[in-house]
Amino acid sequence: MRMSKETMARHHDEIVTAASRLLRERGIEGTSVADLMQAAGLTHGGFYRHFDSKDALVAEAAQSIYENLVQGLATKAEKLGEADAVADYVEKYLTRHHVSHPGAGCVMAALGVEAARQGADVQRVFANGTQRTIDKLAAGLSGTPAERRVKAIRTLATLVGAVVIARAVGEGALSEEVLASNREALALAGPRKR
Amino acid sequence: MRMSKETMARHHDEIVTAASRLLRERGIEGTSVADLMQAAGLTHGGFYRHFDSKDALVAEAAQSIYENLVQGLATKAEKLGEADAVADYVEKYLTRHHVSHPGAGCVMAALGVEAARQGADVQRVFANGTQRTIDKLAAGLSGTPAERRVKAIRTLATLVGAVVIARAVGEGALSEEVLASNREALALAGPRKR
DNA sequence: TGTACATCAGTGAACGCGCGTTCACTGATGTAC
DNA sequence: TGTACATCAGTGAACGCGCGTTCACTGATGTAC
Repeated sequence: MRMSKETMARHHDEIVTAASRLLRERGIEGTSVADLMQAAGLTHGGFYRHFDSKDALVAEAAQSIYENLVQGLATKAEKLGEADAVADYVEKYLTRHHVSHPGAGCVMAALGVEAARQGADVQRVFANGTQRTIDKLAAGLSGTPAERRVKAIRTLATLVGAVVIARAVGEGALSEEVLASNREALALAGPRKR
Repeated sequence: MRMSKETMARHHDEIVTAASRLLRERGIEGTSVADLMQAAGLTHGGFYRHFDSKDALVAEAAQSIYENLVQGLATKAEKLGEADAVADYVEKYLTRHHVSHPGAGCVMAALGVEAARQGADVQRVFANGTQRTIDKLAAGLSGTPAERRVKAIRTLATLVGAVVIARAVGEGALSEEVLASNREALALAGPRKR
């Protein structure tokens, strides 16, 4: 039966939220529309009242994840200041917890490789989101604007690479070593509070 | 009809070679057994005379890619010395050519994320391959053995992250900037010949 | 070395299955009067 | 404000399709004598 506008908006959010987690956990191809709708507490047939295609949902979910990330960094910066917000982000990024919980983690580390094979819409979301992530990271680093930007890009590359490798090799000593080695590298690069 | 042992061995190699390229280009889930066998010039039915399952092929193909990588680094080190072999590897890694030709590129950047969702066999291949890659990189860096190892791990993370990001954002200024910023970062980290 | 025959690599049809997407249907919602 | 009705969100069966895997079959290879 027909739902109220409020209910429909809530369902839409619930689908996007479920997708945000499932896509990062299982990948784009590994997540079916039926799985997704079930996770949102609905049946698969209604999916197309909300999205033109699975691809459109992927773009919207990625966009939503980036909004949350940038928003989260901004909120943290208000409390701790830009530098410590970035230091905090980096610290939490390079943890076993992040490595073993991709569903709530970095969208670039989880979906970046698959995004490269998706349509232009999805790639645009990643380009825009990456641009904004770099800006937020740069705000917390030191140097001239150009230096801060370059530092931010290098930091992001190190973070993403470390987590991709730590996940690929499976849990164990090597995985921990990859995290620890890169934690040290980035701890030295920026200002710290402890 | 039955093939000679030599023919069968050749076919086996051709399947693994085709898989090495296709898996890196299209991902594991994006590569079907039929596609693969066609690329090797065979029909899909014969696949199971060579491999127990698609998973077993993925593990063997990843293993083969790592063998070639380590072998390639060793050969280059004989010609140029360890330091320049690593500098050369890093330089070629962070190029537009590598970014837009994943089929012949780094297996970690192309399949690492998906490998994390595969069985223990595939993860073991990645762990072992990563270990050996780190050893080869460390051999070309400076410092105590422990320092060299940490540097190698950081270098690898930066390389993998930079290429994952450069691919995810699509071709354009940001993608080039990510490559350039990390090229600079790593050019300063090791000895160079020019 | 030559012959008879068992082996098995490769073929292509077929298997069951899950996928993304469509559709007829239901009935509460939203709206025109 | 109340009523009649058009709209459409959600359901669940169904669509065609491609997937990984199996299988009966073919005939050259490899081997036992």
